[in-house]
Amino acid sequence: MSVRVSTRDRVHRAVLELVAEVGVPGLTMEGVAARAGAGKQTIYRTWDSPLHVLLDALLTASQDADGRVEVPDTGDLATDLRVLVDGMVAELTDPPSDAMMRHVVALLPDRPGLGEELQERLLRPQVAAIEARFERAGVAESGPAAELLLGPVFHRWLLRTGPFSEQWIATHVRLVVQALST
Amino acid sequence: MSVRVSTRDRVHRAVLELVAEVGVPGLTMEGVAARAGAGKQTIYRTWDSPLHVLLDALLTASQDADGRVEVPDTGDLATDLRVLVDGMVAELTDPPSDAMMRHVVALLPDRPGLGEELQERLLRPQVAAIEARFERAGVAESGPAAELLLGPVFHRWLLRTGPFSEQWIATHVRLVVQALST
Amino acid sequence: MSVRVSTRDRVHRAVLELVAEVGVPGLTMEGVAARAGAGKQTIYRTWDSPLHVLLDALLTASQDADGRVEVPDTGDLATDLRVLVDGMVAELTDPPSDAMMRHVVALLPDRPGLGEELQERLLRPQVAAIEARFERAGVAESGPAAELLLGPVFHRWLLRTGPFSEQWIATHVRLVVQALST
Amino acid sequence: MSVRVSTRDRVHRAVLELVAEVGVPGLTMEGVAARAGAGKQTIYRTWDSPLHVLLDALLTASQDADGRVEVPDTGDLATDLRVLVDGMVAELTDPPSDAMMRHVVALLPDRPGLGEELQERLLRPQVAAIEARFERAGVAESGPAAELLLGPVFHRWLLRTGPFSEQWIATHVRLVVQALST
DNA sequence: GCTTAATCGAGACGGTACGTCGTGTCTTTGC
DNA sequence: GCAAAGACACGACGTACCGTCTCGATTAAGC
Repeated sequence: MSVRVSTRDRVHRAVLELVAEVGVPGLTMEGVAARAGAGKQTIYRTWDSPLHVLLDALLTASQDADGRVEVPDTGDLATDLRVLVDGMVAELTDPPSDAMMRHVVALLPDRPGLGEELQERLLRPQVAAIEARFERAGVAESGPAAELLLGPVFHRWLLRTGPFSEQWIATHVRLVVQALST
Repeated sequence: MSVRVSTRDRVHRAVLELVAEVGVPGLTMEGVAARAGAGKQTIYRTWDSPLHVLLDALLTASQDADGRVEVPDTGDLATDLRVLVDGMVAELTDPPSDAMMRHVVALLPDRPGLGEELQERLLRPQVAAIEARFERAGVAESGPAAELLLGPVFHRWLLRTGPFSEQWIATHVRLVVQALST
Repeated sequence: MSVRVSTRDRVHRAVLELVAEVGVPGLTMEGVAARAGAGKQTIYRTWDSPLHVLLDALLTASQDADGRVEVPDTGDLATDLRVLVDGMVAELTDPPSDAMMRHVVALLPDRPGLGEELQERLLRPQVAAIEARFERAGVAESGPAAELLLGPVFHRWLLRTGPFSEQWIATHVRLVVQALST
Repeated sequence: MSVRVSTRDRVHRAVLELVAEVGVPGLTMEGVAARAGAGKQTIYRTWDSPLHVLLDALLTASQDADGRVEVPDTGDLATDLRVLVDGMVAELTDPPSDAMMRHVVALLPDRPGLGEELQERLLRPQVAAIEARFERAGVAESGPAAELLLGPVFHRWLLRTGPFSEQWIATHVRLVVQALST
């Protein structure tokens, strides 16, 4: 990570432009280097693949952007969970993030370290906030609870079985709350 | 689909051997052709990409293998759902299917038709069986119910957040049944 | 040597143009391919290095051009030898041949086969003609005689110690004839 | 030439080691710098190319080694010439010198200054000694005479048409002496 | 003797070329 | 008469050097 700051920035800008133009499968180290006005070695010195470049760019952008995910607490669990689910849906459906995450999980079986980074830095904050809210509500096992809440969201995102409508989210959250309230 | 039967078979065999040796990203049209003892043109005539070849091979294999997914009915909903979830887990964790499905969903945003085929022919049978069992149990919305059951399974598979232990499945199924029983 | 004829020709044309523009050290496989409108693989399939391409181009050109080197016989040995030396000088001082031969001999220690081809196909005809003329003149050892005649020519060419003036050639030939006439 | 003495020495040592390992075409500025434990800039400050480094190293070595080439005078011209030819052959066939000289002459058309240095400092002493011996023998034109003697030697060296056997040298010297004795 | 400036090593950097592999199309060849 | 074999233009791969540059650390000189 010892590349000069300006170079890193140019590369990040380049990969974000390119992914919008050609998609993730169209990204190449050569293309990124050319667009960034950098030598190929400079790219290879820091990143392993176009996907790493994109991941880094998105992580950097998201770290710059969001302060921290706040845990809302209006008193009504369902309302708060809807807010948190909305946040996750926004992340999952942002086109470059969407495509990037799909390709990252495609490579999960092959590249051990890759998944950790993705999860830790992009998904964890949202999950942690959800778990925190469950705990505050007195739910015993916040882990499985969060899984029950997020699972169908990921399922719908991954397989595109239907849209993330207001209504669907509301129904789904209601079901989950129901499952835990007994 | 007009290639000679023996050629189709040789290609299927070839791609299954290759994916075990080099993984999905290592598959190439050239490699498949060579291994199958076929000309490249023969492969290109029928399939669009190595992923299509693999998908075709796996679909063919699975259609040959399983007659149809049966809907179990022991009287106990939880028990029957566990059986159905076990079936889906088996499909998701079979190494070549696992890798192939990850790569297929990675390309979902780019190639519209691809996802339908995957879903319709590999995933649907299991889902249909689950929905059928829910309906038999008098659950009103079997669709959302199936989503609630399968979502966390896919989540755990996709992100590898934990193993599919007996215990986890049992707990998860219990939670879902609970959510729907009120 | 199985490349299509038109491709061979385009490559030959390309390398001859390029060597005139950038010199032998400036030749690259990539450059030749680009100029010829060919893929790199096509070049690599047939030739090992830019020098081989150039050598091939020059050999082809020379074979097309000269029928055969004739052995002149005016009766006067000195006169005939001057004609033959003139021929060799012309070959040695043609700019692309000049540069190419220098680079080929530079690589002689490293690449065994290279020298044979050069000698056999570019230099041999002239040498053979010289030896033939010596034999016709009754000189016993035509080999050493040819060496005595050509050695100083190569020396002057290689080290550029002086020009190939009419006068120098005449003097040199006279000395050689003298050496053999006893 | 203002690099520190120890640095010069380390560079010379480095290039001589390297040329033995990888040959002249394998020499690189980067490699020389690394082997010498010097920065690239230090090398570039003093030399223009790996060939210049090698040339400098060989010249330095030869200047340290030989006092001066002596002109032998046993009374027998042929004997003395054989001694001088032996010296030149030794220089031409020393592997690093051999390779270096071939590559230097390859670049003669492109780099004007290069050849002078080579000739002046590596070849001249031998040539001068030969000319001196001819003059002492009363040969009128010592220049052409030396060319007649050395030409075939260079020819044989350059094109590797045969070995420098005792016998060949003896025969050749005899022929030359014959040519001049009339 | 202490600083101030030059010099060195190390190596990042934008490039070009390397030699290889795979793409998708097109041509030849042998069964 | 079709399918294998593979030539072909193309583009990306990942590596090696190029020649220039920017860094600190180390000297060596000037004060």
